[in-house]
Amino acid sequence: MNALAYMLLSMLVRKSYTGYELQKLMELFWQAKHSQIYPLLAKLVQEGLATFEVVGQTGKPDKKIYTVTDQGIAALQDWIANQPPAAPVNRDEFIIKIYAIGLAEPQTAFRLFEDRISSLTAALAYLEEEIQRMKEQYAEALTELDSRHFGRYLVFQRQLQINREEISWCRWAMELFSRRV
Amino acid sequence: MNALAYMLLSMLVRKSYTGYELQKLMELFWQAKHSQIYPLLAKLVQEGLATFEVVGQTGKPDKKIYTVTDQGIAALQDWIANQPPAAPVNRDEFIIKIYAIGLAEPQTAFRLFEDRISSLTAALAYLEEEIQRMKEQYAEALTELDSRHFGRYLVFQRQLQINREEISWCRWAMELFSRRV
DNA sequence: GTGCACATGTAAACTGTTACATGATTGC
DNA sequence: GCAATCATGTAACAGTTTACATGTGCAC
Repeated sequence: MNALAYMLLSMLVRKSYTGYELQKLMELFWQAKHSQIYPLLAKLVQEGLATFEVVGQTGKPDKKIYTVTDQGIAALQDWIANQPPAAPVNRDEFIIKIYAIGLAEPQTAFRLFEDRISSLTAALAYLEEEIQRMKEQYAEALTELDSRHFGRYLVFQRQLQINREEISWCRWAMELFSRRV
Repeated sequence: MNALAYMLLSMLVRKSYTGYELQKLMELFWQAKHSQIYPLLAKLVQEGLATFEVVGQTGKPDKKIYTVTDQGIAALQDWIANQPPAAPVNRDEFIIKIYAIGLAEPQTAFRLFEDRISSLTAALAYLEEEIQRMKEQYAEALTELDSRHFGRYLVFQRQLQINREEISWCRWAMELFSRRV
């Protein structure tokens, strides 16, 4: 069982999903291709940590809706409590480019920051929307430690604040050098 | 040439380093083990993007100090300007655990946040120290777009702000549930 | 005398990406 | 017509981690 497997189980605790949906919903927090997710889901079923139900569809391929089992929840709880989390891995090519920005033309630097701001802004819109939805749907229950939605709310709030911070950093950086071009 | 290769070249632009030093210095921005770095440095030399000089030491193993070549700088400039940066990859087991925190005991949750705060605080101290050093050493030259230190300064400032933001998020989250335990 | 910092390297195992494969529906 | 969305899966390849390998000096 690797970290991705626990990510999948974590998402299935809140709600049952297809592999396809899991990929989309994880994207902001853990990036994985479907070619990695589908075989892993099969393995979770094989190990008794999840089950699935086939739902036939007309005009679309059949889908498999996965549900976490009690054993899956127990495995997840054990991992959360007893395995110290591995150091975070951040791999962001944009950061490398900024690190060496002294070698680039001013317009290249500008374009890099502009593109970054636009992808951060898109993510921000999604995060704000989802947080709003959570608040409406779950109200005070959201901030209860044992709520099935509390963790997701925390993680979304964190990402929201980090993205806002990075946007303001982009603007600060752009101003720093726009005064010198 | 992969992203790690460009990361190595980026660092060598500012100063010549050994593989051992490169790993330590990259750690906050791009995580790689020495087993990945050493063979890649050899490959950079083979392709003419870097050179190295062996320095014998007494009581310690000999070291190889790598220097980027003009060709290496050109390759890096081309990559920065012409290859759109890949989407960032973030893989953080702590986030998975927080996502599913509703399944954990309160003291498990507390411990997770405390450990997170302490590693963020340690990183923060290092970032503040380095930024202070940069300001003292390079003064105004730091914020000039073509300075060899500007990019590093930007990247350190970004990480500083993100870490501060995450620490305050941790405290906010801990307060949210400490009132309910 | 035990563990850590310095310093480099290879091999095996695991994780993750790209490409191949299929097929209907909807919007531009 | 062409691309995108839905939906799953496998195979080959690239990237990353863990383990094996070596050796001195220094601090506790």
